[in-house]
Amino acid sequence: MAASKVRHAGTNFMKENKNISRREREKRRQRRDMLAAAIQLFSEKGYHNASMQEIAAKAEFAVGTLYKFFKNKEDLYKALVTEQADRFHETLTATLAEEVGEIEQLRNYVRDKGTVFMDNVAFIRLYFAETRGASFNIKAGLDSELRERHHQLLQILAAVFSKGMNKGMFRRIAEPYHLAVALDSLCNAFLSNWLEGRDSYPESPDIILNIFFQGLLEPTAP
Amino acid sequence: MAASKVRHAGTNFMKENKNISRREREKRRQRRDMLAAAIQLFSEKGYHNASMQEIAAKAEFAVGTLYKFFKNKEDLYKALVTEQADRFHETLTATLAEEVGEIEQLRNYVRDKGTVFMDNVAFIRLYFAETRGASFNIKAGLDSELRERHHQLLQILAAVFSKGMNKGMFRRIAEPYHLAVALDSLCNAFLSNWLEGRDSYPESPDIILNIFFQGLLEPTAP
DNA sequence: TTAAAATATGAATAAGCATTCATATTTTGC
DNA sequence: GCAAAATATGAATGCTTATTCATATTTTAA
Repeated sequence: MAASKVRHAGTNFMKENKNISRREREKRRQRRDMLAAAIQLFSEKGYHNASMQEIAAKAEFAVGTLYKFFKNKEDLYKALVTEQADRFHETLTATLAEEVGEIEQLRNYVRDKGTVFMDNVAFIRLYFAETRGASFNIKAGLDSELRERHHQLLQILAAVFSKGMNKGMFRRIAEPYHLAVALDSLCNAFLSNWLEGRDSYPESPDIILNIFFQGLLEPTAP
Repeated sequence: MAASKVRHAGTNFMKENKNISRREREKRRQRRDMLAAAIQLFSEKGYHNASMQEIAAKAEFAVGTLYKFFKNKEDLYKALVTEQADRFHETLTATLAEEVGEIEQLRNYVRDKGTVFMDNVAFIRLYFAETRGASFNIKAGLDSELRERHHQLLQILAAVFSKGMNKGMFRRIAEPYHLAVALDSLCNAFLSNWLEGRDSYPESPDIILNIFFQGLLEPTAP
């Protein structure tokens, strides 16, 4: 075909310009497809019960091809969890970066955490397992890496509480970091409830925030 | 031995009287030892990476003996998790059964949940994995059973909130069940923090309860 | 068009591990 | 003490599955 030479020239041109060649795009698509198949099977059947052959079949590749992209099963799993968690943390970090006042920031955090979770149900089980559950040795170091990232997010959240306190907007009822832990865990609890089909995740973040904001105890004396 | 007949007679006598024979006691000890070895290995290495041979070795029995006590690996795992969770829920149910006033009940719940967890660190990882994590198919039905039991405990906790509200002691800032979910998840979050070595679990339950009781927001106008 | 290079394939290999069962050891009842 | 009966043992079996690699297919570049 006459076009082939042209196409090739184009390819080189694009590479040099930090764009992506056709082949590169194809590779990424393949990788995406593999990860998509893997996330489904892992979250359905767990790490050990999902075989490489199954994953390959579901992604419509041969096993050998899987190994062209991922050194081994653990590597595949790590890539999966890490990339998803990244998207996760990026989203929520961006949410907290908006300077819209502390109360609004908290409201947005609760809302967006809900949204991200709902949009990635398949991944959530893995995520819970990784961040809270028995880390199960698969992947030495993976979970401490994830925990660390989670910790960083909580620190950003803690800063919001801290700032609100300095402004005299929030009372110092606990350490800012503890409040961050608390708010985040409230979201998790409600999301977990929602996952079990026990309840729906609150439409409005205020239902969760009220627990923080209102205080439970009836004021006793004026 | 002259004693043997006597012993045997005694055995029958005891059986009839719902007491335990020597052999029975021995059996239970063996079972306990097996479960103890299993819990260590499972919580260290996870279900799939702990082999029956290893468990047997650690408990100082032959594999075959393990199979005299448990139908198969899954059965062993189920027994383990179920029995531990039972102790768990019995303890906390008992705690909430004491009629010492709603505030004190909540305080006791937070305290005892902390204690029980600290005393069973090895099990906690499994527990978290079972109650929150990817249920991972091992043991179909196990996790829904555990979730159900957890749900029941939360309902008892919810009743405490409900009662406190009726007495005008608590404000109705959220559904009682939601408050139960929230308080329980706060405990989990702090315990999980403690597990990671990030922080110690609060000596006094009040640190956790304050988050509920005080309310974060500074009152704006009188 | 064509041959060399790159890539994809999946059958074959090897290792791990749950489970069984023929045999050895211990306990029981006399 | 002794021989059934009960119990414990761990080597052998069979199955699953991660990983490899010789071969087939596709792409590249002339």
